[in-house]
Amino acid sequence: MKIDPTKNTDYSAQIAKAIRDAIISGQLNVNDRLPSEAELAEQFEVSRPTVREALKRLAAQSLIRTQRGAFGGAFINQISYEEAHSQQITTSTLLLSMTDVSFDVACEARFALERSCAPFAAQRRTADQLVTMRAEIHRQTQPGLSDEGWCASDVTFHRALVESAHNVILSYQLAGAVEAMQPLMNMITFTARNREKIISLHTDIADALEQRNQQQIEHALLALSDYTKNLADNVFAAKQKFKADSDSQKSQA
Amino acid sequence: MKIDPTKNTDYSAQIAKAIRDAIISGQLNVNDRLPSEAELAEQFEVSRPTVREALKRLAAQSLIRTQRGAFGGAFINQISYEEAHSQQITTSTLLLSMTDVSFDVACEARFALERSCAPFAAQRRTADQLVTMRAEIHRQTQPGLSDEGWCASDVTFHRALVESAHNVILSYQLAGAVEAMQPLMNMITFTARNREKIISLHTDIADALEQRNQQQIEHALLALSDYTKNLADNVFAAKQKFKADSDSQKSQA
DNA sequence: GCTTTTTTAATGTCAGACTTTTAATTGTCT
DNA sequence: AGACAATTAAAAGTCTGACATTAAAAAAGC
Repeated sequence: MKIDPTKNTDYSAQIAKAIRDAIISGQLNVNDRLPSEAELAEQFEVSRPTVREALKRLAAQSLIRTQRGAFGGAFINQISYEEAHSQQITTSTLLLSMTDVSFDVACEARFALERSCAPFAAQRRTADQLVTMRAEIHRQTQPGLSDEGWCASDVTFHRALVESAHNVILSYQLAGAVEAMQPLMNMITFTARNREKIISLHTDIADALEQRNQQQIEHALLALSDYTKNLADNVFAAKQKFKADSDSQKSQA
Repeated sequence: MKIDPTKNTDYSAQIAKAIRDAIISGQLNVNDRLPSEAELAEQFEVSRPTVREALKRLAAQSLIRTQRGAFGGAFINQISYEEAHSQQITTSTLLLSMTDVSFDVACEARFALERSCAPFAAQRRTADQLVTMRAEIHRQTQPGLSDEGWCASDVTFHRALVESAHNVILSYQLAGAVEAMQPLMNMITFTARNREKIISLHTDIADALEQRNQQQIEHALLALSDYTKNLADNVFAAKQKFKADSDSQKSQA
């Protein structure tokens, strides 16, 4: 592993890349210990702070963990579902908040992804998931439920649906996608807050799952998707109208 | 923004978290400039190297970009699809390579996710995507095609299918999931290399897409999924047998 | 043999200097 | 006045060397 002084990127970035590649390609295995910072500095012919910056980059991606003290050092980290998951959510959330993606597109994607678990959910759902979903539906009917509580319940409900497919990879990917879009979704359901309709759609989903009816699950999800899109359209139309009104007021002044 | 000296985590990690939270919560906007490293060091009451380690952590997540020179500094980065995408792939790939997930589960998830674009693909596919897919199928029939070439072509083919849904969010999520699983998939198709069958299944997919037949797309994808799972079972059975043989040899020695 | 102390090897942090890059400013010439 | 060149300053990037803190291993003491 060497670095190229002629390249115009940081040494620390190059070193991080070299180590990252070694990890991904399997040259370094889980729980292997990297050489000490001083040794790495010697190997790469840079100073220790530079090596440290490289290691921090890797730590930020959960690729390594460090331990102080004698026989400590940097170790290749076995990334957990939780870590991977939270990273996915961070990047996806950021991407969504920063790029100008239309709500319709996001909504469509969200429910399309969720629908992909329908065949397995119908086959493999257990009582656990149904209990969770029914409980969340019940919570959603409580009149005193705050907006935050509603959203949390919504997430739990949909997560239970995804979990009922009993496929860890699917759960991981879907939970990440769904959670990342939650802020966008909340923006809509907060303003419109037509809870009864959503609860009835949730009930349809739970019923379909209970009956192990794949088509019906997909159908109910589609209905929820359409309803959400519709809500959004109304919200945006209202905003547009409000904007137009205040604009005309301005031009009168 | 302050840091807590009593906490047992690094200062650099705490500082990174503080800034990251400020970005995610929207206190800092895209293209805003952070204070200079020296100023941050003063604000957080730590040294410049410590601040730098924090900034490198953020840079590793593409949250900031840095620019040298006068009026340079660290700026909040507008994360692009490409960056987000490559990060997703890195973490997912790592997760898959490190955790003991059965091939069946991964395979099922991969094709289930891909299937979720079927309804939109059927509606919205354009000539572009069909041309790409046909071209890749043709490339796959070439007898001289290397294993690497085959895999690259496979990725391009499936990416075109996903793109035909014309939904950026779906593309982003699916491409990430599909690409992350590619190494696992390659492991199988490399060993078994029954190319004719896969080509015929690819042709089925392209045909169904051309006819805008959603059901048929889903059906063809399911067939590909089943075939791949089958291949994998055979490969693993062969490995098992090989292992058993060599074990019995060992016990004889 | 068990507990306590010491040693040691590592990361974490700091201070201060120097180098390089880059943009704004100033100066000069046409 | 406008175009080009030299200067300057601010910032990241890098290095050196030191000290603090941790934690495991080794040694000492009982």
